[in-house]
Amino acid sequence: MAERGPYAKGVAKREEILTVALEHFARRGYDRASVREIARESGLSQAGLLHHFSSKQELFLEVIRRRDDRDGDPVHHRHLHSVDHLISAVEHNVEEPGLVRLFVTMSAESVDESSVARSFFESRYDWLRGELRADIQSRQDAGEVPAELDADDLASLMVAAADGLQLQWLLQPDQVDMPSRLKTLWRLMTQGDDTEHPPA
Amino acid sequence: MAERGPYAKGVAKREEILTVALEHFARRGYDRASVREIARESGLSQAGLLHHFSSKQELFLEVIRRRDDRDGDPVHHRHLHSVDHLISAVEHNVEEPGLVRLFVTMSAESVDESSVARSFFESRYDWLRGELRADIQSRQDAGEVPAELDADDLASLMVAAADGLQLQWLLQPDQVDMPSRLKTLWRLMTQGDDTEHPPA
DNA sequence: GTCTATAGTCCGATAGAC
DNA sequence: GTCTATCGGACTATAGAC
Repeated sequence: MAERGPYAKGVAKREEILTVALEHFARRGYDRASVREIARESGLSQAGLLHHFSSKQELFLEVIRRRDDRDGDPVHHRHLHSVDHLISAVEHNVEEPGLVRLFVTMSAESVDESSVARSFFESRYDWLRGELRADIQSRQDAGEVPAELDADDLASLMVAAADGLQLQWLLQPDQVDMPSRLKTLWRLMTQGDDTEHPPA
Repeated sequence: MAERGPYAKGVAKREEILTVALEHFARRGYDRASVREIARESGLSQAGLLHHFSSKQELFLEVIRRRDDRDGDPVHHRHLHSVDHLISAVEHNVEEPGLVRLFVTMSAESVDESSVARSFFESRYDWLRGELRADIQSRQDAGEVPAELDADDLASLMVAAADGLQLQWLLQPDQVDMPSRLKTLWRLMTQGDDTEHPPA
């Protein structure tokens, strides 16, 4: 169904361009990445590429929206709690250094108010912290997480640690086991109380 | 002593350029920052600036070396433990958004192997994690931090959280209290055991 | 020590042929 | 749908006058 009709070729080319573009934006950031280069590597001229995406900015936003975990495979994620979701996303990221680079690079560029990525990342962090806070609060109600801790603080810290670990991992992959360290943090937050333990 | 002789003017101009350049690199990242703009704002032509720093890269490295916390004011930091040092640095950073932006922007750009900042940040993270790990280990010996936790993990997590909080804070300053959240993390690591508390 | 002028390069976008 | 050609603009760095 998806591949019939006069647009099949155009759709396939679009996909190819997006794949190549992801790599380039990840490796170089928005500004250093060049439409000419992306086009060349996709087997097109620059003008040929801009037939599919009318501007560099549009191409970039398409790349980043597509890979946003908010619309990741629902089969894998829908029924997971958010903290579990975050941890499994980080586990998955170990296999996708290009994607990690894209998010590290572009989130940093988004601190410039005029960055193309600014509003994307602002709303992404709102959403992420919100999801995690709600999950953590329900775990506090369930007694899994100490009630005296602030759920906003914990949510923000989980996101911050995940981001910071990505950076350390990209710089020195052999020295930084992201998922294991993030799990250590989560264990601190649950105070290891997910299993019985006697008072000291 | 420092301001005498034929070089006084040159030295003062250098300082002015470095201050302006810090702002620009912080606001725009390495590539988007323009030597022309930095020169203009320093009251110089582009060529005039390049009399003081022979290339953009040399200017940048000078900026970033100068503001590296490794050679921060020794009077303030020398006798602090490293974890305390990190927390007080983050407290200080709230007053210096430009500096925070510089480090967030440039650390992200450094994941590109060809980045001019690459080796700077690789060695910086080695150093930072090493300092923290040593401090945490000695606190484990002193019973402040549970011995069964991995000091490498904790050190890496403290750095990661500090970095990630900086990013969240830059995007939404009003929603993210960096020092308070980092202290919350440290409290988790000491399991709140630095003061007496009754069993539940 | 600072200037003007310019060389040389790369970029994004558009016009228009096929 | 893809191309070639080109425009207009940014940038770094250098040459050379003052």
